[in-house]
Amino acid sequence: MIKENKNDKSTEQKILEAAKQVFMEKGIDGARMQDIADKAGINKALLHYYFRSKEKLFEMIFMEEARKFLPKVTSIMVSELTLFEKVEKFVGEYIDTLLQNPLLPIFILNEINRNPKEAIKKIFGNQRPPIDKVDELIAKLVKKGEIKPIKGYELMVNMVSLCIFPFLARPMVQWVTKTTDEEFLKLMELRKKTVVKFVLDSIKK
Amino acid sequence: MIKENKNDKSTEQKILEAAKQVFMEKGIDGARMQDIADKAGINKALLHYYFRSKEKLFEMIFMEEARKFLPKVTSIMVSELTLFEKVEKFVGEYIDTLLQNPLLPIFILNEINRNPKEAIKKIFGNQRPPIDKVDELIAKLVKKGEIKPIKGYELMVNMVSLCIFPFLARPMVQWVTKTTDEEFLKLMELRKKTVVKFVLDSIKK
DNA sequence: ACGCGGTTTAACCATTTGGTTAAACACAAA
DNA sequence: TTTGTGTTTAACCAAATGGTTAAACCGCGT
Repeated sequence: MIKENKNDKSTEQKILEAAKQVFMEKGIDGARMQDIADKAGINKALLHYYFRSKEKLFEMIFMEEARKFLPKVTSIMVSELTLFEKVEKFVGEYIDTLLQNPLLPIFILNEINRNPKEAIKKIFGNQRPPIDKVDELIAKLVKKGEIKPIKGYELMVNMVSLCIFPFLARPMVQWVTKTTDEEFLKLMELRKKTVVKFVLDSIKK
Repeated sequence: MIKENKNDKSTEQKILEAAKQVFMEKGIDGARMQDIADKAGINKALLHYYFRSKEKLFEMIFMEEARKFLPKVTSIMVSELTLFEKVEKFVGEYIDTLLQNPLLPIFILNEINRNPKEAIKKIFGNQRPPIDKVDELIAKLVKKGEIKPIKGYELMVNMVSLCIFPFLARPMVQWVTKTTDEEFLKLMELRKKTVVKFVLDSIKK
């Protein structure tokens, strides 16, 4: 039988959590297996007993995090909501995700930079986001005179940019705005509304 | 006397260029001194003859690049232009800078993440961008009924986000939009206009 | 009591890597 | 010619690091 655990968390779980932290903070090249073992409260031998190599361990973590990075774009964009509602839902859910995973963006973008082909495959599978659908949706609303024309991909890129960037540049943003960690998070909380407003004000006619 | 050069570029220059490339692509942890020496067309001994350590070399490169990262925000924002002109100039010049230094954002953000205090000092000196001035400027225009209210820092963050993010996520953007390198650069060229429009449409009344 | 899988200890290994050193060389200026 | 600086060659070093191994330990279920 599998020895479930004498402690609260299983060892595997402790390792994964430690690895996630270390990889997110230092990147794969800066991370040390010893640090991960320490943070997990075990030793290097056991660490390798669970995950044969650094690469494999990183792989696991990346797979786990990759899914979070791509929000339910597709499901939201293909839903029956109006465009305005979609923007609101998209931004809200995305910033919520980032509030719970502040280091996710730099982690993912670094891996995309290091290993674009593989990383992108892991994030998207082989399904490109449905920008055509977005284009169609926009076209309709333009015809109805409700919004100004804008390319679908551009609307998407802009939304994502506005959501993610502050987290990427967090230390800079905090320095410029003289905010504490707590205040920064509050700002991002507010930002859920202001970004939606910013985007909608921009495209509304 | 200093032996100026038998070749076209001085050895120091060749090293700096090689180091820049390697550090930008691999990050400080992923970079190998040997790679830098190879790319510069010299050997490791000479590399260390010029720059005592990896840290020192990285320092040099970072200093050089840090200045580019912060566009002439201050000078533009304090200038006599109208807000609209400022936005246009800011975005235009920033994207131009990025077109010539596509890896600059990920390079700088990684260092900010690794070493926030020092990195920020090197980028900003001790001068925070004049967001107060921006707030004042906005307040005036709001009173005149020309624009909707928005916090100065938020306008700035939004502009910077929209400019930088596509370069950070370049492989993703290219995959989603099915564009070649050349086409991507053209998109960014166009983006100079569309971002300005996006921002101005958002704040104009 | 036994056996087995998780776990520790601790030594060990091979490789990579940043960095050093010393000798020889090339070449231009003095 | 001499001298000094830039440059190469090539060996070398020490530390860090990913990874392995073997022995012993511990606790649980049978």
